[in-house]
Amino acid sequence: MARPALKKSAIEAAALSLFAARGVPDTTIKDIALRAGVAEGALYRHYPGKNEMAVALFKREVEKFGALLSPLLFDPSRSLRSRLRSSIRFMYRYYRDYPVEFTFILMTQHGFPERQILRPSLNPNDLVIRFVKDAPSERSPRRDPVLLAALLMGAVLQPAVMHRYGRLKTHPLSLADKVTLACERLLEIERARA
Amino acid sequence: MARPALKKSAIEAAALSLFAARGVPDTTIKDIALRAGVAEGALYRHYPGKNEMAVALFKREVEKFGALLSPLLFDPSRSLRSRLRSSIRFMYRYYRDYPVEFTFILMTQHGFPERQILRPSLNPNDLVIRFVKDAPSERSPRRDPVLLAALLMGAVLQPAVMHRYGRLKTHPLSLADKVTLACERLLEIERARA
DNA sequence: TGTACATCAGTGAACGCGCGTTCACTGATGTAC
DNA sequence: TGTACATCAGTGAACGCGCGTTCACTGATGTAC
Repeated sequence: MARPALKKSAIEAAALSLFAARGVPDTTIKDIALRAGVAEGALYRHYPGKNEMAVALFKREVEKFGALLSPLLFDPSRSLRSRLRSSIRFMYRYYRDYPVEFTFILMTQHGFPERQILRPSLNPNDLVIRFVKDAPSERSPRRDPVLLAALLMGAVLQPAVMHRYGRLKTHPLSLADKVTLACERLLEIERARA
Repeated sequence: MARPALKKSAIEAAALSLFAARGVPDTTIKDIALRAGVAEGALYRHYPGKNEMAVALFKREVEKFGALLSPLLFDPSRSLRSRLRSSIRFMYRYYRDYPVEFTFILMTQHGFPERQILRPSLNPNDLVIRFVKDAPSERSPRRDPVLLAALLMGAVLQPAVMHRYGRLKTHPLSLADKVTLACERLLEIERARA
């Protein structure tokens, strides 16, 4: 190797924050280079193009998130309730500590074909579906685990979205116990009906 | 008036469907004109530009949706449960019957500053918050109505999102009763804790 | 009713800006010997 | 250790394509009288 890639992470960090704030199509190479303190051509030493970089960052960030979430959801030594609770706390802590990364994941969710890009074992959607499938139910197996996963995901993520847009004033992390309670009640639905 | 605006609605319909499918930034004037069967300049007879048209369509579509949702949420002659149920059924029916409009609303939610664009009396987020505030609770008033509204919105919308991306195979409309049950349980949270 | 005129939705070629990308070049670092 | 060379991250000017927008024009419709 001739030279260490000193600017690569600066470029990635700049791109990530701009993508999170404005979305990929409204972010220009010029913006990224300016924020990273780098020439416009530098990006092409590391990625074939802007979109390829966006996809790579999406994959990296979501899989990083999934890799941290997975052991919390599936720790065999802990109860369902305990795993649920710490998973939710983890997500909101992540939102607090890495708002750029979290927002980027949230926003680009609609922009990329996640299932083609992400390994299922690290894709949060797949992880939650698996969690729900494993979760004990009076009916076994559950009627529609994907629906239940959607209810959980929606209930957990929407407060973060609403906080992000200034509607919810309290930080979700302070509300994690309430959300956990809500999710427990959702998990009970089929049991209650059985 | 010299001539009726024959092509205006064709332009709007073409724009709406392309915006819903690809997002506003990835849709070109050329695409819109082509699909509408119209010259590229025609758009500028009705809107000052592409972005202004996108904002106008967003406002029109979300407020149309809100205008239909509002009387369902607040019909004084019906119980909370009944209003919740028909509101959820309405949303999923809208998703089934107007998938383009519904998807456009969902996708551009993150792209526009809704609170500056929409009248609160027709903004679905505001409507649901008001619904939650009005809903009876053992604690009156509720501790955090916005959180509860977020939980409800997330739980209702996420199944539609998951259906749209092919994860949830069953159409949400068939699952409306289950989702209603889930939302009722969410509404009970504070009561259960009190 | 007929005629002259005004209006304006729609056309489509042209424009020019901004964008992503290219490329010849630099020079610091790593390697060979 | 010193010297010659190879590598490649980073530069920044240049390019050219595609985009949103403009504009002179058309012609159908509505209005005035």
